[in-house]
Amino acid sequence: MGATKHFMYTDSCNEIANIAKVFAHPARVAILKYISEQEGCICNDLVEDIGLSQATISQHLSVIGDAGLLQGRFVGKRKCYCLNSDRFKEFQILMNVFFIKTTSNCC
Amino acid sequence: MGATKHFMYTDSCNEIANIAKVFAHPARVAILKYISEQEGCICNDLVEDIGLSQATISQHLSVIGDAGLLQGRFVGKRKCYCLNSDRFKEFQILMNVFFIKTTSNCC
DNA sequence: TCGTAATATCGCAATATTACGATGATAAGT
DNA sequence: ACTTATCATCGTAATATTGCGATATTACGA
Repeated sequence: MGATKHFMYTDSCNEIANIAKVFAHPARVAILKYISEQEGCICNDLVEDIGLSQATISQHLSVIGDAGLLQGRFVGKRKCYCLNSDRFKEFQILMNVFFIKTTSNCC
Repeated sequence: MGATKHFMYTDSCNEIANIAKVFAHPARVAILKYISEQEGCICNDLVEDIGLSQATISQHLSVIGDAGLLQGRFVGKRKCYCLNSDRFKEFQILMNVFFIKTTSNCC
């Protein structure tokens, strides 16, 4: 009891839920915003900018990364993160398809 | 420890996270899909269609409702649910604004 | 080589979410 | 009045998420 029963849902529903989970924490939204606004790369500036511990930021980054939304590459001892914009667009399209399909109204 | 520190983030980040949370569970995505596909109203058909208990479905409905996404009205002993499409559009716009703003690429 | 900076990971505590049975409330039909 | 149907809520167990300190790991510069 207590665990989401993924097998009960269509792939489409599970996929949208997984995408949404990335955005479902304000720290991750803030990270994505920061990365995109800097245009260039970033590293541990996020720790200073956002104010969470380094361990926590790193954890959020890996959640975002697991969803395929980040590209990261080491430049010396620093790691440069940026958006995987192709994947980002896939996300956008999936969400929009869902939004467009849902337009009922009866009450 | 362990609780999301909402005060650390901008209103915008918190708002997007709150919206995303509605979609971050496949049952809620399935519910929204079902309601919109039926075009008309529904009630406890969701319990049969999705296969979760009535208590659980009701709980998910209230999460969706708290976000302002549902309109419900009792017709006798049955409750008719449908989408609040204005609010739904607001959601869509907020997500899209976020998506559009994030277009960096450096790696 | 040694110390330091940057990042990732482990382990744990605190909190949140998910799911369900039981119970309550309301309305319809008998 | 009694039963049944429909939905909400309460209480609770199971599980997941969040956050951080401590500890690796790797790369750089002195």
